[in-house]
Amino acid sequence: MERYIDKLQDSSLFNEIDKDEILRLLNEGGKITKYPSKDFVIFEGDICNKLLILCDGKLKGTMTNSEGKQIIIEEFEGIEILAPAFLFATNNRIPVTIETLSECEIISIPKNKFSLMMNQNETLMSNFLNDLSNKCVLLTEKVRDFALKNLKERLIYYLKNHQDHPNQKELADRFAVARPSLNRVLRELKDENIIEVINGKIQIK
Amino acid sequence: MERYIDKLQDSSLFNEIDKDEILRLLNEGGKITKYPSKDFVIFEGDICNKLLILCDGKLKGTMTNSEGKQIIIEEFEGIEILAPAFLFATNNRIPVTIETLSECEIISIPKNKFSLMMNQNETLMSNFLNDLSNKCVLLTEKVRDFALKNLKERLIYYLKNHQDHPNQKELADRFAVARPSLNRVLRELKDENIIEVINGKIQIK
DNA sequence: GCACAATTGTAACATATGTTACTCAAGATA
DNA sequence: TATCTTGAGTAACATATGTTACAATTGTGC
Repeated sequence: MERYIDKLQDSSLFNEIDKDEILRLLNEGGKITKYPSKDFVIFEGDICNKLLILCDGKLKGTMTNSEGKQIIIEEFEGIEILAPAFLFATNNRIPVTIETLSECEIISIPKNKFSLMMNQNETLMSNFLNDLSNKCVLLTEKVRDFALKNLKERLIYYLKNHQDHPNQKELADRFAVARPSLNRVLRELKDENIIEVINGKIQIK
Repeated sequence: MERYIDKLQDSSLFNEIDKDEILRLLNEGGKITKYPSKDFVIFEGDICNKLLILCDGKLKGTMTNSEGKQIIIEEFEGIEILAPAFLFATNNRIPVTIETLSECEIISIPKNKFSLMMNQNETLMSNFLNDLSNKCVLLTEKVRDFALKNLKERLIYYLKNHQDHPNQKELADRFAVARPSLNRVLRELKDENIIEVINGKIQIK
């Protein structure tokens, strides 16, 4: 874990905590695991009894319904807590599947150990509270997007905030729409001169 | 505030805390305010710097887009924390409007005072963490509902979990659809013999 | 350069939901 | 009782998105 100490100290969870203290806390109960690419870290329905901290690699979180329709609900990269919401919830079944997009290293800390850590370190507690709150804000915005915006509006908003984007199939999954539907809206935006597509890369004007 | 002490002790936030301790904590920084019916407690865009605890009455939280399309995102009744997510978030603008449906009494506690309270009382902290986590779980389910289910599925799920329901206009707002659309789906469910409507009350079979 | 796979573009038609406008029934009120 | 208001039911048409199938383009390995 020493290897990631610089990145950890920069992260929102360990922000403002001494390196020595971070290592002391992590060595008390943390364990690091390596996952290959295209592997599953969490399956929808798993019980959440560990805090998971992504140290390296890239992950995506998806939800799927019975007919196979899918939404990519989040992507993780850099130091991030995976599913912070479910550790301390009354119903701690995780409703999301988390899957590696590259080789990943993940620290896991049992719930009770992490509770002790937070009791020992006020900053850690307040950082975790901040992370969890931010997740809530993000989810509230997502509900607003899906409930009140159409695909074109969601797409424009996304493109304004993301220089880089995945291919159209993956992009469609983020919006939980069919690929041809996404493509049609892209065409409309091109016709309306709101975007231009150069070498497959979508640029908003 | 003494008046609500029994209800407060039963609530998820003050659960397992002595009555004396609850009163001591609240008297340190809490203030109770009475709101008339049909009044606004929070406007979308307000900065959140106080914890608000509903003691009595009924509230609804809504979000609206620029064209006036609206979603009722939550209803509050009994002892509940309003918008726990925004107090400790980095972006603490509340994206929801909260409006009284009846006369209400609400305790407000400034953010810094509430932080102190949580530092003084571990149970309070852990209860708050639990509340916040539960809110996250709820929001995740809402995203799933809007992204992956159609109106008929959302409606059936809702009716299974709610004996009582508001009128069709309000119901439509919960699902962020137009009233005639809701009515059409209700008719389909009647035709499919999945529900029956007796004196305006919808019963699922 | 060729064969193959993956991505993108697109058309035709199907379904879900929105919009508007009207009718009808039930209660409230003068 | 007559009128008014509110909620519910509904029809006709508009729009957004889904489904399927295929063609065009680009990337990749040999």
